[in-house]
Amino acid sequence: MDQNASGEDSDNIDWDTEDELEIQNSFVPSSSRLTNPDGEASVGDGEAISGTDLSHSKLIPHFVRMGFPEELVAKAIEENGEGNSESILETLLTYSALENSDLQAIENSDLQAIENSDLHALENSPQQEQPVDSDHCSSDYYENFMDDLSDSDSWCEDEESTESLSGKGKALSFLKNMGYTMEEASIAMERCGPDASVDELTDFICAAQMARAADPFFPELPEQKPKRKLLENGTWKRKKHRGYDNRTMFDDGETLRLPNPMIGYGVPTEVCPTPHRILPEAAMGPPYFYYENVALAPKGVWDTIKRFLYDVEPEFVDSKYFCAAARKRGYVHNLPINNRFPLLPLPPRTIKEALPLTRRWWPAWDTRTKLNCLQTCIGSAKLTERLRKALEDSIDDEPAQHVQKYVMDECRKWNLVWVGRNKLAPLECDEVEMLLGFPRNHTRGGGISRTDRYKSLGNSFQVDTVAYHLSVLKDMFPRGINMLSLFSGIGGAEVALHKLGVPLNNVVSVEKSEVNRNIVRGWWEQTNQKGKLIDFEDVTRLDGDRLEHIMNNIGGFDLVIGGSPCNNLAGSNRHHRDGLEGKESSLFYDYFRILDLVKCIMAKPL
DNA sequence: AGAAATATGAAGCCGTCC
DNA sequence: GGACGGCTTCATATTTCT
Repeated sequence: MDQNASGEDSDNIDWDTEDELEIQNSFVPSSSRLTNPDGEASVGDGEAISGTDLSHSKLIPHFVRMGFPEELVAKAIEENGEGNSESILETLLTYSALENSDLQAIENSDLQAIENSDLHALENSPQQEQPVDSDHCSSDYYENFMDDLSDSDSWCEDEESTESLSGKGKALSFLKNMGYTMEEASIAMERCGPDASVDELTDFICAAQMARAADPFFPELPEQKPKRKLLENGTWKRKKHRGYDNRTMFDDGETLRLPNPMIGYGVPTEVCPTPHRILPEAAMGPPYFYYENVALAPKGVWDTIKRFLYDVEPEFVDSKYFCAAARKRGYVHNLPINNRFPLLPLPPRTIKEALPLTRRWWPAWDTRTKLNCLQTCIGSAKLTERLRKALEDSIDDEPAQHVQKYVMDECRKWNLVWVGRNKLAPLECDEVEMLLGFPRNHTRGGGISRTDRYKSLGNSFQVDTVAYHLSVLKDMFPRGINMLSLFSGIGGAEVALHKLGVPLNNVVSVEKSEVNRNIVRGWWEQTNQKGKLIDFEDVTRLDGDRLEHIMNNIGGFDLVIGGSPCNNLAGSNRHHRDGLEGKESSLFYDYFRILDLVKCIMAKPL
């Protein structure tokens, strides 16, 4: 597969040999969802329907399922003929663009209310009159319950915004009245702490119920380090390498294995078999979701993540197949995996191509072609000074073996590059930006310190890798998407979609760090985004009421994306590698909670 | 006070060898 | 199979500097 970096415009990329429009079984476009309640959504990988295969009788329902009115579809078919579904689609999109201008005006006024942190304005909007359906989703249950318990709180970080249950007995009583067992309630309180709100407690119980439903052996709300014991059990040990498989593999049907090579369902630069997978029914959207975290997490972590995220196999990919730096990550998503395409031009994939100025000083005995994972900290000046002295002490041109070994160990550990004779240095911020696929100076200025730039970048997506996975959205959502971006960081998902040419209609971004929010906001304005960016600080305070308010106003989410904190999973953490129950990494459960809420809300009949 | 600099291993994978 | 060694890892705590 020859991917020359000749094309500048991603619109022109065509990975298909046939030039026919391939229409995935797609979700109902968000903007038309409100007017088309019975649009059945399904995610069918490899189930692309070729335009030429559609008979006339199938054409109409096909486009109707995409959210277009039947009359318009019939008219468009009449104008373009049955054989050219691409022209039909274009005609339909033109019609819809004209029709939607009024709706957009209404949506924008409500979005302004959200941005102004004014819930009351939202509550008075007509969309709020929709009846709340009470199905069997426990999330809905507690949302309705909350309506009776507390007033709607404001969007900002208000100390009193979330009901806090003071007395333990009071909380237990509440939860018992909600239908939970005393055991569930007390475990949740122990786990969530004495100051936990009803939201947090019910979220935790809901998550635990989901996990137990999926796995009868799910431990009863594990203690601090539940998996360590399992590791000592021989049955958890891994078998010998079984050779390459493009899917994640299991050992004894228990522990997830990492693929070797780590290319997931395929990468643009490697020849790999045509991927195929069948998603569990519970994973099918809407919305599409995309979750990311470090691949090399403590044992058992990915099994738990998989169980919560509807039993979808994680896709493990190393970004070294996309750029000059390694980044081993796991992605759990329900996106189609056929007909992906990469951002062009393809980034340089060797150190010397990415950093050509280092080529002159690079000794032959440093055989690295790829950098290791870009992390949040850089090597110190003291270290590079020690290395320089060790190198200069060498009498010959070529340093002694033990010196080479010492230097190379430090180079690999700290991602040092050659910037002069015997001179090694850590990467500059803008070099990290480039390697990760961000625009130059993306994290520069606006009051951010150099230390924080490294930290924010080290915690980010590799844009090209994520864009490759998200590229399938481009044809499905030509009019753009509504996105819920959790743990947005410096906006890796937003940048990836923008580079792909997927219009961002409404982006709800949740990010704790103020400097990161400022970076995304700045990027949003500099790139002249036409849509709305709504940002929030605390993911734990994003509850069902708030989500429903937003979704009613923007028409639901097409994509829920996010990589939850890896602090307690990453191997670099020498102090608190506590696993998924760690202080920061347990926010994964909020990703699941919110995704599940969005699924529930979108599944409601309107 | 905030930014910058610095020191601080272990978990767990993989390949090799016997 | 298992012992062994090589290798990699979205970081934290503390001290020093400005």
